[in-house]
Amino acid sequence: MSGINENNIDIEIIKALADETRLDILRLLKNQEMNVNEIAAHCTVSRPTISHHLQIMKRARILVSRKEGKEIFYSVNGYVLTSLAQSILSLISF
Amino acid sequence: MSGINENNIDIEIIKALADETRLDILRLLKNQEMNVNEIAAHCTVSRPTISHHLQIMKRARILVSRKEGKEIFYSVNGYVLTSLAQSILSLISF
DNA sequence: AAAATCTTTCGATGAATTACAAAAAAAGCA
DNA sequence: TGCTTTTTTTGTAATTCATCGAAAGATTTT
Repeated sequence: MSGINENNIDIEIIKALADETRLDILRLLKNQEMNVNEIAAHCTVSRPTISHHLQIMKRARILVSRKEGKEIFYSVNGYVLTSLAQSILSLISF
Repeated sequence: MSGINENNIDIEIIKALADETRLDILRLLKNQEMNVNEIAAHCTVSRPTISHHLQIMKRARILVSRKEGKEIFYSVNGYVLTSLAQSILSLISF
């Protein structure tokens, strides 16, 4: 049983996307990495709340982080989103 | 501003997918339409709960329904899922 | 009209989620 | 060593969500 039609939808990844604030963050990170402060400057919610959302997306592997001195830069893991898109398409009959 | 890169992710659709029971229902409906009773026979949750989940997915336009006598048959709207997959890919930088 | 069948709505409850302020942790700089 | 900056963790309040049994709505059959 390989290849076609596995439907491995990872519910943790979908749940991590099912929040407006987290989608906003993803849109911010589309073309550039940012740290929590930069992200918070563009959002309406508090810095701790942003940090919380970042952890959720990191745990779901939607984001990856890179530490540079005292700063932590976040960026999008395109592979995970590509796989998710595939899984969603696999819900449709051929 | 057309075509490329609109990122119209509809959060209602994502939220409608972010539940294990609803994903189970979608997998059941992949190749055949079913009514609530048939779906409930394959799930562990109660009929009213199934009905509730069906309404959520119908409101999000993931499902469509067809009434035949006293029965209502549900099936997957592939177009909505295809659009969602596109939107998810649009979160990735080119 | 009444009964039977299929389905949804109502009302309640427990669990999960989001959000903030305040405190704590981690790392570099004076 | 203290001081500042960046970030996360904690504690708490408010909201949202999934679930069930019971009741109600809708349609066909008798």
